[in-house]
Amino acid sequence: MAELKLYNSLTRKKQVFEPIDASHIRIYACGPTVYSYAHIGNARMAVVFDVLSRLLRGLYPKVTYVSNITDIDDKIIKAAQDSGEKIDVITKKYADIYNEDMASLGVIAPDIQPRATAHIEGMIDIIKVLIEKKHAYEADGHVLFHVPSFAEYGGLSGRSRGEQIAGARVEVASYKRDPADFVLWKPSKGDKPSWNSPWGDGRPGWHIECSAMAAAHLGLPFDIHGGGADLKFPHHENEIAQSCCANGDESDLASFSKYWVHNGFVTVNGEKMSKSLGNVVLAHDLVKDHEGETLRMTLLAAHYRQPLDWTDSSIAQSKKTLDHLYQNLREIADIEIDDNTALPDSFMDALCDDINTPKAIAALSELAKTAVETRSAALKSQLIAAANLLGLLQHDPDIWLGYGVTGDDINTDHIEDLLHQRTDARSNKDFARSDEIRDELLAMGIAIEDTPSGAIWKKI
RNA sequence: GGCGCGGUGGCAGAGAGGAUAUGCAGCGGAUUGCAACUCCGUGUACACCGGUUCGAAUCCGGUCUGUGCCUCCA
Repeated sequence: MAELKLYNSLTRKKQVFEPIDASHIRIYACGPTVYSYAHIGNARMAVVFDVLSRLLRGLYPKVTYVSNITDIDDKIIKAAQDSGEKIDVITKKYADIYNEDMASLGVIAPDIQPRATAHIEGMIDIIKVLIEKKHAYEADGHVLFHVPSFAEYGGLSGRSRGEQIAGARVEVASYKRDPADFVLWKPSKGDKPSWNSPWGDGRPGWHIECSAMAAAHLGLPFDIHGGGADLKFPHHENEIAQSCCANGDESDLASFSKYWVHNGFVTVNGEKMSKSLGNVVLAHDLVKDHEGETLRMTLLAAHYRQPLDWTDSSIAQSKKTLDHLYQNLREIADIEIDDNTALPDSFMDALCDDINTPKAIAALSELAKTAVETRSAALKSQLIAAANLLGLLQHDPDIWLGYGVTGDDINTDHIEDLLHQRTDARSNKDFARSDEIRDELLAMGIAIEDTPSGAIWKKI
């Protein structure tokens, strides 16, 4: 079995993955806050951790992958106020759309997708423990985590307390004992959603949500915690603080999650996606215009820790690469495969080397080429098995490439008729007519290929 | 200011002391009536300057440059 190595953000080193319990791997990844459509950055996270969980399933007997939905948050409250819709309507709508869009990208739903609002009690319990242990205090209706109470604070992001304060650009609320203290619980006034708590009606801070959901579904410590690189600070740092102080070992940052995996950012045409630049690319829009598999390929074409620049040409290039793989597959369509084939070493070695998907895709290309060359059932089986793990090549090659497709806008009889006319023209060496028909078909979006067994057509 | 991550051939993008990455595009060829599809062949690539080494894109130091985070953020 290939040895899995992961870059652990906590130790800042690539390490051999040594599970806490090899009979059951437990992984958590921070999911979206559902106040709007997911953008391509959310999609990258979903696809990256989907691949990681698929890989883990290939290596270990049991994997539990938890990825949450944050359904209570200031941004959601604002979205509700702006739109006039109820909060639970908004969160259900966008959570559903998120799951549909991710499914389009070939993302297998997490084993458990907890909602923050269903874990308020768990959050309150953690906060109680933190107060008992003097890691948190109540002030002005808020409960705050007291950062100086946790000596190891900053270990994930590599920031000392002084550095954080020096860099802080937000006004410090007067009720904070220390500028770095962060909110665990805050009062909810008026029509804002609230829950009963020992500190009055209120709602949880963002960071406590993930601590509670991860603990509830995975137990502590668990193997891998993931998310986007920007979550490292403060979100993940604060999760560690809460969880280690409440239920873990205060002197061991790994007593919450042993490994931390962070995916890099997506930029759009070289710029950071932001609302102010108006360049936010939504997964929901992309899946309307492109095959989900093409988008998935584009997201996997760069190593997950590297920045990924999203452009039209990067999508087009992925489409071409996939087309070629499908062409290869089409040529060996008649070969029966063995569904129980072991994954090829070149491919697994790449994936096990810190999820090196570009290298794994290169292995896929080479495998496809060799499979066509040798017409080997074993190699084709390996190719399919490898592609399945990445969630690629899931379509019928003929359909993907448009051969003989039917549809409302395609008049098959008319096409076949023109094709016969062209064949006749060609046999009479009337190439002018032959080319005329080809152009006519092309104008209809139909391309012709002449094969030894006659002309065939495909939709382009 | 602090903490990070990069700078690889036309483009995308791996590699991390000594091999051909891979894909797309381009060019040449095979095939074709011509194409398309496919196949074969084809690349002065490693920001710059020093250093270490028998040997550096890969290690060390410096310079330039891009970019992210610093309590909204995947």
